[in-house]
Amino acid sequence: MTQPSDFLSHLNPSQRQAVEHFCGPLLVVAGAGSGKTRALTYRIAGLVQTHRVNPENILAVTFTNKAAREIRERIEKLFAQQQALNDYGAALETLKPYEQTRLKTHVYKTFTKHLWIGTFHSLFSRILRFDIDKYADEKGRKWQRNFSIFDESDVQSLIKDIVVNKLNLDDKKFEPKSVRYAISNAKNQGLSPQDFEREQPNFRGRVIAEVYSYYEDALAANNALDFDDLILIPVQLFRQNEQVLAYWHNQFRHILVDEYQDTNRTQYDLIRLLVTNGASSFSFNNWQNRSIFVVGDADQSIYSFRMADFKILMGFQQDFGDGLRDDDTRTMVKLEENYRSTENILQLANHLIENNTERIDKVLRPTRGAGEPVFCHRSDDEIAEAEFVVQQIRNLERLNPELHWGKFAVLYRTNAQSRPIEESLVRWGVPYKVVGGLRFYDRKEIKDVLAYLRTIANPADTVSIKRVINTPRRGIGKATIDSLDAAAQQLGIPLWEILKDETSVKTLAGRSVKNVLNFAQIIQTWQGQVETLPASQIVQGVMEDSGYIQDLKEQSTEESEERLKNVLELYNAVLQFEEENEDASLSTFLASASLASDLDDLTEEQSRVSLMTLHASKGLEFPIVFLVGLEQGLFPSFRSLDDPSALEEERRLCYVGITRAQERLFISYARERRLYGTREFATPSIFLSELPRELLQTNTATALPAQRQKVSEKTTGTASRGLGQKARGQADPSRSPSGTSSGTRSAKPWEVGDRVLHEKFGQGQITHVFENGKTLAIKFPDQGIKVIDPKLAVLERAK
DNA sequence: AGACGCAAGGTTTTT
DNA sequence: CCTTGCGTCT
Repeated sequence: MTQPSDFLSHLNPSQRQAVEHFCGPLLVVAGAGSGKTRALTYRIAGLVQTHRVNPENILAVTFTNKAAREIRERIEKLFAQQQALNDYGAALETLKPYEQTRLKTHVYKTFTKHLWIGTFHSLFSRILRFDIDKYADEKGRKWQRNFSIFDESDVQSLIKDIVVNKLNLDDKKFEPKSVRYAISNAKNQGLSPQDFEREQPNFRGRVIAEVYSYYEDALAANNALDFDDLILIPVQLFRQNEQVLAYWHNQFRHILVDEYQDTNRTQYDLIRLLVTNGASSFSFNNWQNRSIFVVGDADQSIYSFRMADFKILMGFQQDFGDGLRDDDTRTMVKLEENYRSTENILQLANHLIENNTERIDKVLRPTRGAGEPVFCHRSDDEIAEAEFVVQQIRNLERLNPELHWGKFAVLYRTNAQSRPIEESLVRWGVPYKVVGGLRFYDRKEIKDVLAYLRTIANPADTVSIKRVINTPRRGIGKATIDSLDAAAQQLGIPLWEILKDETSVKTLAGRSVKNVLNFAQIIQTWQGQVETLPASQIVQGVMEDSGYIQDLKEQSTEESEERLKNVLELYNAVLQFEEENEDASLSTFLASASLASDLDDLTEEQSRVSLMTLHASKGLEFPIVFLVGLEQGLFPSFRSLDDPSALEEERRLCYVGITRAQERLFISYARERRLYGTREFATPSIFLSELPRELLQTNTATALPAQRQKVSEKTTGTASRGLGQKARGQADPSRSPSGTSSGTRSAKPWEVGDRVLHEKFGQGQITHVFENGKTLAIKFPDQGIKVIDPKLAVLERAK
C-alpha cells in the first residue's frame, strides 16, 4: 500500500518506538489511557505494510472477545483508510457508503481475515480442533476434534457427582466449589493430576488429587474440555510432540499479547513454547523474522484470584528482554502520557498507586487541563449514598446538554451494592443498565438449546444428553435414565451408544421405550446432517423437532415468552455467525458460544447510566464516574485486610476505577451500611487517607479519619454429619460375574465370555452380565454391543 | 412431575 | 437481608 509514515504521524515518540519495533522482544508498559490499543493496532498494521509480514504469521492474543474485536476493527479501519487514499486519493469518510463497504470487504479478505486475533481460549481451541487427536495425557486419556467445551456449571455438577457418588464423601467437607477451584488452580499452574498429587502432603490434598483424576476421566468420557484445558492441553501437546510445536512455532512468527499482566503460568508457558520452539527461553536468541511483543500494566493487575500473575510481566526483561535498566534497555518502552483524564483525576491516581510496593516505576503524565476537582462525599448510609449519586447525575444531565445518560458510570466493589443504586435510579426515572449481570449464554433456555446442539455435534457428551433427554418433558423419568446410564457406565461406553441401539433401549427403558427411541431418532436424524446442512438449519430443525419451541409456545406465560424470544435470538446469533465466518459449522459455532460472555451488544446503549463492578470496568472509560462504597472491609474487601499483597491488589482495583474517569470523578462512602441484614458502622477506606487532601473537595469539614483496621469475623458453620448417606443402587457386577437366567433355554447361568447365537443378530459374545443375569451385554461382530434381556430374546449357546 | 418450604451462605470472575 | 438450591410433599 502506501508509506507507513502516514500513520506514524498519529503517534507520540514512545508509541512510535513501540510501533516501529520489528523483530525481537519488546515489553510495552502502558499506563491507563496511554493509547496502548493504538500502539498494538498500528504495530500489527506496520508489520503487514512496512515489513511485508504475511498476516497469517501474526498471532495477537487478548483476554476478552471485546478487546479482540476492537483490535480487529481498528486494524480494518486503518487499512481501509490507507486503501482509500491509494484508490481514490481521498479520505475514507468522504467516500460513498458503498465505496466504503467495498474497501472494507477488500481489506477483510486480503488482510484482517488472515490475522490470528482472539482470546487465548478461542485461538487455542481453534488449534485444538486441528491437533487434539494427536494428544494423549499421561494416563492415556484421549479427545477428538469435535470436543465439547463445558461451562462452569457443567463442571461443578460433574465434580459434585464425583465427590458424592464416586468417592462417597461429604460434599460439605469437600465443597464442589472449592474442589473445583483447587483443580482449576492446578491446571492454571500447568499441573496434571499426577503432578498435583505429588505436591499434596495432607489427606485433603490427596482427596482433591483423586477427584481431579476422576474429573479428567469424566471429561475424556464426554469428549469434553473445560476452559483451563484449552490452554493446558496445548502446552502439554507442544511438550510431547515436537512436530506439532514446530508447526505452530513456524506459523506464528510475530506474537503479540495484550494485558500481559493478566497472564497465568500456563498461558505464559504456552507463549514461551511458541516463541522459543521449546528451547530454554534464557538461551533463546534466534530472533530472525520473529518477535514477541507484550503490552501491559502491572498497576492494573486485578485478577490474581484467577491465577493471573503480574510478576510474569515484571519478569519479561529477564525472560526475553535484554535485562538492562530503564535508561539503557532496548526491549522495553513505557507509555506514560495519558490522553483520557483531567490532571486532577490523574494526580489522584498517581498518588494512590504510589502506596504500592510491587510495581514498575511509572507515572501517568497529563495531557489535558486540570479539570474540576474530584469530589469526595460522605453519606449516612447506602440509601443516602445512592440518593446522592442519582441527584448528581440528574443535575449534571439537566445542566449539560452534551451529557446524556450514557456518559455516566457507577462503579462498586461487589454486585450486591447495585441494588440501592438501582432503586434510586428507578425512583427518579433515570434509565440504566447493569453491565455483566446474567450472561445470555447462561440462561436456562439457551443452555438447553446448546445442549441439544452439543449432543448432535459430539454424541459422547453425556452431560448434554442428560440435560435434554427429558426437556421438554417427554416421559423419560429418572429411573429410566439411571438404568440406561448405569448400563453405559458398566460397559464403559458413552450413553449415546446405548440410546442409538434399539435393542438395548428396548431392554432397558421399560415403559419409556417409545419415548427414548423417539428422542434418539431426532438426534440421529440431525447428526446425519451435520456435514451437509448449515448450522442454522440444524438449529432450526432441532428446536422444532425436539418440541422445545412448541413447549414454550404452549406455556404462554410471561416467562416463556421471554425464553422464546431468547431462543430466537440465539437462532439469529447462528445466522450472524454464518455471515461472519466462512468456516462456520455447528462445532465452530458451539465453540464461539461457549467462549462468548454475551451476545455482541452492537446496540451500544447511549441512553442509559452504566452500573458495574470495578472489575467489569477495566478497559472502559466514561466522562463522569462515581466510585461508591469506599469503606474498610468493603473496599478494600475484608479478605484483604490482613494480607499486604491482597491489599495492594485492592489498591490497583481502586486505581483502575479512578482512571476510568475522563472529566469528573465522584468518590463516596457511607458511615453506616446494611450488610447481610444487619446495620454496621463503616470506617472510611484506607484509600481515602492516601489521596492528597488538596485535590479533593468534600461535603464535610471533617478530615477523613485515619483508618482503624476492622477484621470482620468469618462465620465458620460447617458441622459435618458423617459421610453421605446416599444409597448406591447397583450391585457390583464384578462381584457376581454369573447369574441365574430364568426364561432361557439354558439351565446354566450366563457368564461373561459365553458365545451365544441370537435369533436376529447371529453370533455374539457376552461382555457383561447385569443384576444376576437379568440383562446381558452382548457384542456382535457387525452390530456392536447390545444390551439384551434373555427373557425376551431367543438366545442359544453357540460354540 | 411440580410446587413449596426451609436452610445455608453471600468479593471480584476477561474465558 | 435476599438469593439459591435441595428435599419433601402432594
